[in-house]
Amino acid sequence: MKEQIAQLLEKTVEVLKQRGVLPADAAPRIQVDRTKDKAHGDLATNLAMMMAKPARTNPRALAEKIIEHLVPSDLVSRVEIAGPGFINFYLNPEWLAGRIEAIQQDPRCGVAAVAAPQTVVVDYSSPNLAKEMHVGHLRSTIIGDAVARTLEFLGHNVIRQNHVGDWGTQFGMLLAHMEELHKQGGELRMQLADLESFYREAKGRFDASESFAERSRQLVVELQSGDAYCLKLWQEFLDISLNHCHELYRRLNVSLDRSHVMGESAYNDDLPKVIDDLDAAGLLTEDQGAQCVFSDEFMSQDGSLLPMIVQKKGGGFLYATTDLAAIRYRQKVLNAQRVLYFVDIRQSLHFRQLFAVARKAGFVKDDTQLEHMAFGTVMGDDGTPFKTRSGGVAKLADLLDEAETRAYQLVKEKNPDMSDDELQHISRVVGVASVKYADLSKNRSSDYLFSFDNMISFEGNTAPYLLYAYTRVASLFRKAEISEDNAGAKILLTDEYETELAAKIVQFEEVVGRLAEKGCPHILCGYLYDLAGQFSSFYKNCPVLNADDEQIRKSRLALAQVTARVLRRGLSLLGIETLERM
RNA sequence: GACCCCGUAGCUCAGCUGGAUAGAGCAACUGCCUCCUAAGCAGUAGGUCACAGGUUCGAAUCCUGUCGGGGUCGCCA
Repeated sequence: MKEQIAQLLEKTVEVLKQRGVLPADAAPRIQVDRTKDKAHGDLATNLAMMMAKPARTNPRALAEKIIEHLVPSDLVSRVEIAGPGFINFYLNPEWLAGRIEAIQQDPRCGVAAVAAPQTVVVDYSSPNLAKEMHVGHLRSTIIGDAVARTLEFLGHNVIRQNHVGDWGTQFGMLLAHMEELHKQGGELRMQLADLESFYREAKGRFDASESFAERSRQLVVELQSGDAYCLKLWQEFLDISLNHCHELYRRLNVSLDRSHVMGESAYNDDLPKVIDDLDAAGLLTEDQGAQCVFSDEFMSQDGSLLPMIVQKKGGGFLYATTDLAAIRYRQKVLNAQRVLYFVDIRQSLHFRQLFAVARKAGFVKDDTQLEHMAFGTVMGDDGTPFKTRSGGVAKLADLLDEAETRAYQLVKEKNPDMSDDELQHISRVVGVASVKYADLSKNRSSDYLFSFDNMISFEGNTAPYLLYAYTRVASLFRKAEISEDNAGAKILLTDEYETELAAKIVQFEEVVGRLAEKGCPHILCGYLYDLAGQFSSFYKNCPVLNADDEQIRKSRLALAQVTARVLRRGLSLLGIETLERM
């Protein structure tokens, strides 16, 4: 609706230009906002205030001219001038009712597919396979997944890339440890069931034994030179580690599968070529034996330049080299028009350099969008990065276990007679949803405080509140003994609760669009919370099944149905399942 | 030292491209279950938007400076 009103205003601006009210070269950035206060209508524009000066008049006088020449539309029922020169629009309830009727028939909940689909590469999750996934991987994994799902829903060609850490010196000690265990005839799969302790043991051996450390370094060299024995050990390790990851993805309802894995090692053969091409482009400078790219964009005030090191003095490559190879692959092979990196904010300098160098080297086209979708750190109560009670790194799997246990206790408290199977199912969904939603609902770029108490409190802007709102609709339909599909009806907006709910439903499209543009799922979370709140008010104040009038009963049932569908669709874009009862 | 980010109610967080009286939830206090799930609804109270200037008809939002917190900065990723 913002969009439609902006279009009306645009046409009006043209008319006013022809009439000489506005200067012919005026090209105002038309802004339409939702009002905070109902007294100011539903939508407002500041156009008259912006253009008063160029039009050599005062805002209110210009506002009158704008209204006078406003192209008629059935979208608005009333237009008013208010305050210093705002133009307030009141939505036409009949138009609103018509929109809801349309959305009712629309499996996409009123969200049109984009006119110009893009090929979007989404780089997310990207765990280090040497270790087990921990709390630090949570944000990239679920925020990236929500954005990928949303872009896909909008009709973009989404290519997921799980840029796993499957290469590097640490694999030397892991392979050496595997080798020792093999020789001892140990059951390797069992040992690797707990990757975290396997890594600790290997590290322990590395630090304690010089001969083990020597063997580790040797294995790295052999691995890099493509030794068959080393490669076999390495692949065995990766396979087990990847299985761990995908078990977690399944549990988290994350849409990544093995086909999305494109690890660091995949670019190995391309790394020397990257250096050659940087050299050919005249970007390479040798400094203290290392190959660097300098650029005046990364100069501090004292004139010193920040290098991006792409090759170590020993000839080895770095993550910068791999990232350059990856960015080129995404452009040349995947034909990306937009590349999104869901990576910790602490790497923002790295990405600024990476993007700048990639452009200079011609690895990406000028109009390819490169965006570092940075996120902040998950913090504990003490204001430092989140740790377990014992001070160790919190494994993702343990975190989910605890969330599910807490959810189980609460659900059981509320439903003492429920079967254990159902309790298990509900607490599993609620537990995972709570952890995910707590993260998704916070602004991506800032740090946030991890608190089980807050996320499973079942109050406020939490997953349980949204899931509960959804189950209330499901319950209505059970009581009404009709399936949700049969709710098609004429929509009658007879009071403010119905109107408010309808107005909120209609905003879904715009919200999904903003999420896709900014890569910020918290925008959708905030919307769904508002929607659920609006529904709860409606539910409390407007009898649905007990409505006096049959037409109103049908209309309200339909409103409830559309609300539920938007909730379910919205949650599914966030990668969160819904429940029929809880 | 340089660069980047942050500072909003006691706590956790929103606040869009500058817009009208800065919003939610928790905690505190009031009401509401003969009524479709009270995991709910309705309400009260709580603010010098770190501070000081500036731009603007209008600033939490943009600019400059100060203070406070965090992060990053040539061979880890």
